[in-house]
Amino acid sequence: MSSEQPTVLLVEDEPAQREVLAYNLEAEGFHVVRAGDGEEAMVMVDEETPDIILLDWMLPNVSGIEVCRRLKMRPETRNVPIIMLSARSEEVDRVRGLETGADDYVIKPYSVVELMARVRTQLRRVRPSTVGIQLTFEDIVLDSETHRVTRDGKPLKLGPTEFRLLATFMEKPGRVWSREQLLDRVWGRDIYVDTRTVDVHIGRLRKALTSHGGADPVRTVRGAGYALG
Amino acid sequence: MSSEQPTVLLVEDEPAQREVLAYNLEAEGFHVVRAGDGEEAMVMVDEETPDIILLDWMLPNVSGIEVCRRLKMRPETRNVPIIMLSARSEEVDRVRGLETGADDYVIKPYSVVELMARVRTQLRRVRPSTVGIQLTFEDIVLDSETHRVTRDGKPLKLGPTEFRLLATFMEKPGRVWSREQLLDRVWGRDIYVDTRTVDVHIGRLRKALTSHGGADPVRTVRGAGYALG
DNA sequence: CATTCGCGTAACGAATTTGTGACGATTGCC
DNA sequence: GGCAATCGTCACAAATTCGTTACGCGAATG
Repeated sequence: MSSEQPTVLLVEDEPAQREVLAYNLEAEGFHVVRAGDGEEAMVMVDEETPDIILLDWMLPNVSGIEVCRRLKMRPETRNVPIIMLSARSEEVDRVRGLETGADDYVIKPYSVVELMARVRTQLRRVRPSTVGIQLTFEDIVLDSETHRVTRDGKPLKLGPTEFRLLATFMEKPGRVWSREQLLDRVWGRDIYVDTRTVDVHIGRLRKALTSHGGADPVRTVRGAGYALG
Repeated sequence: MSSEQPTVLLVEDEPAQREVLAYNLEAEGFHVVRAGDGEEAMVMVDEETPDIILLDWMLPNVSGIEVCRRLKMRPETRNVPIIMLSARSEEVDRVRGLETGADDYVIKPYSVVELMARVRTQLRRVRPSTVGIQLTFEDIVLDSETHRVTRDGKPLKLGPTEFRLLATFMEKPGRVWSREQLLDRVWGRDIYVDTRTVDVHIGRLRKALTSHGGADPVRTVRGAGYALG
């Protein structure tokens, strides 16, 4: 984590979604500035000079796609990364979103871990020093850019879900995550999955982590959840 | 104040709304204390020392706005965040609500998710930081994030119930908790368990705390309950 | 089109935790 | 010192919680 706090402009008209996202972003150490529509967004860009913008596709007044277009036309805001958010039903065309200049494109519902990873990826493009690429815990190294994990130098084979699970753990080694929290972060927000599914994936993660020997670094906290170390 | 399970005082006269909200708050891991009117609210503030207050605007006896004003005048309750809830028709003036000292203001009908996010935001404002919440009493250290407890540096092995019990004690060292209050807080609201069960778990907690030597820090208050120190 | 891969669920056994009743010890009060 | 109420502790059965395996399904891959 950097000592500086990158500013994220979050443009989303639905208060519920906005607040949830803001909560997660702040938990990740970002400074969050909110905007409820496109007009407000344009004002906040000038007032707050955000490092990155999360932009909902559908917005009152000025649509997200229009905001994006305008910002990418102005020299002073051209280099600010924009990640477009879109509901599945609005999945009209990803191509058009990127054509207007958006740097990335995420379809709801998204996994928080994934979105955070994308935010960091975009930020790294602009402010290389402020965002860490690799997470380390003991002899485990996780590279969020290449999606590779090694233990004691030897590469591990993880499925996508196990990867996100491990990434979540490694963000805060020692912290205990409840099954519900993990479902929220690793799987996605409004997804219906049995909490016991977490157990199975924890098992798979453990198997992968110990496949080349070494102690099991995943700690079970009875009645509470799981943690790394 | 509390760190393991923040206490929310929910002041709402409409039972249906109150219970729905309480259900959601409890699902989020909060401990909920209910009040049906302003008078009751003032009493509960002193008895339960909540970490945050959700306050309906319109209330019998003493109105929400008046409760807010009074609480913000008293030094010992000034820093407790208050979120005002108001029906759309009562949307008289948001300004006046914030003027009386409320920290946030939500208009019904609200999204539960949004309200939860705001509750967390307010709580984070008051809590020192989002990381490493440790409680300390003498040589006992309890970390609610990692769920680890040590005494004199040596790790202790506690069951889930003993952990919650100790966390409750350590939130307010010296405070005497009745068996009923402990059942409420540690076990849960609508649970039918003999009050003597508390005794057994106190015993188990004592055994764990003294397993590596050291004096028993749990004090029995005959006829009243238990306390730490 | 065939195959592989990853995912979610159910199920079963193992391990831990929990609540209760019983009984002895302690306390406060007269 | 007696006596009743309250508390501490023990053992044990019941209930929860967790780890693991097997399996069907759908999507991605070749």
